[in-house]
Amino acid sequence: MAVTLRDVARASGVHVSTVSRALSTPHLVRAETRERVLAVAAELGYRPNHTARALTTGRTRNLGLIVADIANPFFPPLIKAAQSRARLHGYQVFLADTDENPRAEEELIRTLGQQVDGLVLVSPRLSNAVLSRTGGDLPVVLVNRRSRAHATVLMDVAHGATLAVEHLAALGHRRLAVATGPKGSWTGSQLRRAAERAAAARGLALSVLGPVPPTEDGGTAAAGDLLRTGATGVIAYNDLVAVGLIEGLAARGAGVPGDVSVVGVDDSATGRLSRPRLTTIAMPTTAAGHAAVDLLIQAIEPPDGEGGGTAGAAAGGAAETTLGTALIVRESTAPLEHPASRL
Amino acid sequence: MAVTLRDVARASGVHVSTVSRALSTPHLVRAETRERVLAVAAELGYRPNHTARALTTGRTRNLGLIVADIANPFFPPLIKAAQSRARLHGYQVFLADTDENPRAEEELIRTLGQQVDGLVLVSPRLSNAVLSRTGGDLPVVLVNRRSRAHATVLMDVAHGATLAVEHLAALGHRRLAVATGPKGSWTGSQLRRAAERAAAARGLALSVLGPVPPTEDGGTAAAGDLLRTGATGVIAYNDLVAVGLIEGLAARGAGVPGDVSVVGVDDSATGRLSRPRLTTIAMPTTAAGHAAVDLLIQAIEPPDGEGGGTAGAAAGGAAETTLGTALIVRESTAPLEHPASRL
DNA sequence: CTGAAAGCGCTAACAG
DNA sequence: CTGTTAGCGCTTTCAG
Repeated sequence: MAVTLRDVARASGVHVSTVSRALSTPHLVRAETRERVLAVAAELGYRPNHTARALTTGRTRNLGLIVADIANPFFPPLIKAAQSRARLHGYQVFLADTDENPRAEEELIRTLGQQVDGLVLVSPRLSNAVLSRTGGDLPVVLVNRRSRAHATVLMDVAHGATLAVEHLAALGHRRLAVATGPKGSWTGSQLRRAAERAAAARGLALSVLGPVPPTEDGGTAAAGDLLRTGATGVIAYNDLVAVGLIEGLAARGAGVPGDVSVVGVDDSATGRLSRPRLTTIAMPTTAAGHAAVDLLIQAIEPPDGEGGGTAGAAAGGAAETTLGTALIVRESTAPLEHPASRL
Repeated sequence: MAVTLRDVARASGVHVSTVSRALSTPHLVRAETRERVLAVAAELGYRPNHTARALTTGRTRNLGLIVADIANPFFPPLIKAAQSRARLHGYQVFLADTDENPRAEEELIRTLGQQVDGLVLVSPRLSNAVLSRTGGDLPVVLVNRRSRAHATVLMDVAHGATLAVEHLAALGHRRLAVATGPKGSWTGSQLRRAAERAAAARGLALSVLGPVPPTEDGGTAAAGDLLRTGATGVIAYNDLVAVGLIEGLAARGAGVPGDVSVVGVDDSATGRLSRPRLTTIAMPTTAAGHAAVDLLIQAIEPPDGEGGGTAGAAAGGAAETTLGTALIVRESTAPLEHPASRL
């Protein structure tokens, strides 16, 4: 069996509680005693039992991070950022993947929720109503979802969408399309709305495609619909969809950017590696990972003189951070060719 | 506060232990009582406290999965497979990322190890010696690492490498190279050895490059070295390195597959999406994820009439499963052009 | 500064 | 079949 506090206590001739203090609150123990205890603990190879500690303190020093799909290149940078930031504060991150399934998401919030001090939900697919019901009283930070009940980190995809429409307009495109993502995606609706507004402001036509599954296959399957709209410029829900779209267009004899200009969202590794190189709206994923963890830890460890308020919610409502986006122009967008030269 | 067993007991007029039984071992409780208790529990919204349960039983129903780098497209399919398989058995998977850092790996094995019933280590970078010292008595399954101490799932990359050399030889290439991966990678050394053997058997020259960081940048940086060897065919440690190599070669004016043929390893999404489409050794990642979890759960829950043996180790040594690989020929390999036409 | 005692929420013998 | 009794390993009052 593993060595416990009692073993250390026995071996160093003090009481268990003294050992506990020497380990957890060293300043409450006389230097001499402390050093002896620590030495014995080290010698015996004592490792505190995480579960027991969690049971008494109610804290786990774990954070949960729930994402829709780890295979989606949008997530890894955010995950890594969250992990490194958490480690900095002495927290361990538990990652879980919902497979884009709201039911799995709900289940995970419950299961994971019990073993962590707080949860970061990235691009949740659950409705706000279900979210707040499911969360219990656990501190929760939402990424790319607005909610009054929880602290929130938003990426300003609307601004990116506006830039994309302007870019396409400047290239001479008059008929645009936007491929929206899965139901429940805040990013998707932001994207659509901003694109609609920007297109309307410039008198451009805008067709809405979707909901499209946020994968390459989803994009490929949507290529037919896209061509039917007659759009020559399209903004895809994310880079994966954009790449799939390009594939699907090629299969139908339409070239990118020759016949259709395609803009992705994310600036993911996939978009950088695919050919033609993808023009895309860069999302601040790393910054978001950092911000989300900072916010969460703030909620978990009240900054000091906090009243007895609800977890994380400051007086004026939950914190909300909005991070900027940018348009990265690469090779998948080009000036509209003369109508005559199409097909 | 959350509702506990005692609350349910009180409200249903039975003892705590009866409630516990009704929940955990229903067949030990009279139907009537059970139903009443269950009804009350449901009504009160009782949720068992995971931590407390773990403390008494010593089991968490959690599995740990440690990978080198979630951003590497090799891992996601394996992770997803492991997760779905685990869920099937009522286990939850905790995923952690070592960032290719052996120290972080060691730390994670310890931290994560305390909160799970078993660990799957995918492509560990730690030496076997350190691994077995660090693991404690926790059931551990290794993927792509051979060890007498632990159950193991291997991918037959050596076979794939042989096929790749044959393929390159058939295309007329006489000078080959292999880019090996990070130190401590079992896959990398298998790849190198098999390539050396296959090349020698056919009288082909083979240069060894590396260690190369297992990323796109690593590949790009290695392009110069590759050209210096004069090889016209190369097998890269993985798809990421292959893609980077292609990039780096292009920057130096060498075309793929015109001047150099490149073979990757993994058959990852990245390799499928990059252009030219990558010829690659397909790794059985999904199967490996399933197999690893199956093996692990077997070690955690002894199949019944198991003696009092060490965790997971059957009489004749630890289990070892080897999964097959295949060569997928796409566009990054082509017949050797006449020397005159090069450069 | 240190020891004693209580208890976190649950399971697991052991009686009845 | 159900109640009683002990803890799991740790932290945390409360005394002294």
